[in-house]
Amino acid sequence: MKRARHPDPDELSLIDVLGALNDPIRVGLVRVLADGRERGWGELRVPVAKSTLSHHLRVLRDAGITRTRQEGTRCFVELRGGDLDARFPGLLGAVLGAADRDDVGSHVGVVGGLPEAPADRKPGAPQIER
Amino acid sequence: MKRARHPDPDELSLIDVLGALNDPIRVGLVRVLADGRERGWGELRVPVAKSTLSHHLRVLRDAGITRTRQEGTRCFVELRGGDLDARFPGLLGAVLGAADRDDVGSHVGVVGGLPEAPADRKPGAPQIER
DNA sequence: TTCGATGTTCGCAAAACGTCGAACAAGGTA
DNA sequence: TACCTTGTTCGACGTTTTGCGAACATCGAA
Repeated sequence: MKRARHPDPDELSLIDVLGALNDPIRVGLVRVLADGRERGWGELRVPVAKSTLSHHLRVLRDAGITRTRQEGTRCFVELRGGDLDARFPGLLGAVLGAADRDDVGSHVGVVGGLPEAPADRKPGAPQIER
Repeated sequence: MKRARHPDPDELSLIDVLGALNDPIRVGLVRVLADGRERGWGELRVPVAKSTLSHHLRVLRDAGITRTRQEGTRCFVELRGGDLDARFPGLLGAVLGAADRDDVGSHVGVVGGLPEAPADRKPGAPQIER
């Protein structure tokens, strides 16, 4: 596995970002990562083949929406909420809010539902990061 | 010319909206319409064939981003900013702000630059085009 | 009624996209 | 060493999107 390329914050392109978000599965992934926590690849539950999931994660990474870290043979994904918000203020939050309203990508999840979430999260409250 | 279908405000789909905005020309059109003024079809200056422009305007209309009004043989386009903001608060504004930063769709304009803007524009100020 | 202007619709072609399974690469483990 | 696990890459397939020009429909004007 090669180490993937992550675009610099000032390199992010709006069209790339919107293009990456133009897919229910990818929006679902972003929603899962919206709490700011890093997630393991294998932890993600998406109803597609793993090659397809790999593709979607690559699109998100190439657009600068997520960051991928590698550890041994497995890797972890994280939302680049700060970078995104610095370059396109409010965009991610608006999309996450809209995705919540529209329930986009709800078939994407993680093992065990919302693990390690100590129940201090209101269901409807979009949370940009951290 | 048939009268086109406009989706109801509560019918708007986030994926459709993001899909419609995932194109520099369409983002440019939205930017032109962002001031809330209605524009004539023929007033729009876009570097594509008219059949292609018709297509882009249809995508925007079908997504619920614009409204098209017909008057005799010509028609007028308008941004559905209110409807959009009611359903997806902040989304349009964030995209417009990001588009400004990224200068997306700057090759889209209207006849006479920014018409009816009474010469209070400094020559060096960034001008969308034409 | 005939003509011109204005958009829309209809093929058509090229490119991009989402999806899959198979093959592969790399790190852990036995 | 051989083997297993974890993701990525590759090639293929069908669908969608973008773009064009030509043909069409409709309205207003001559």
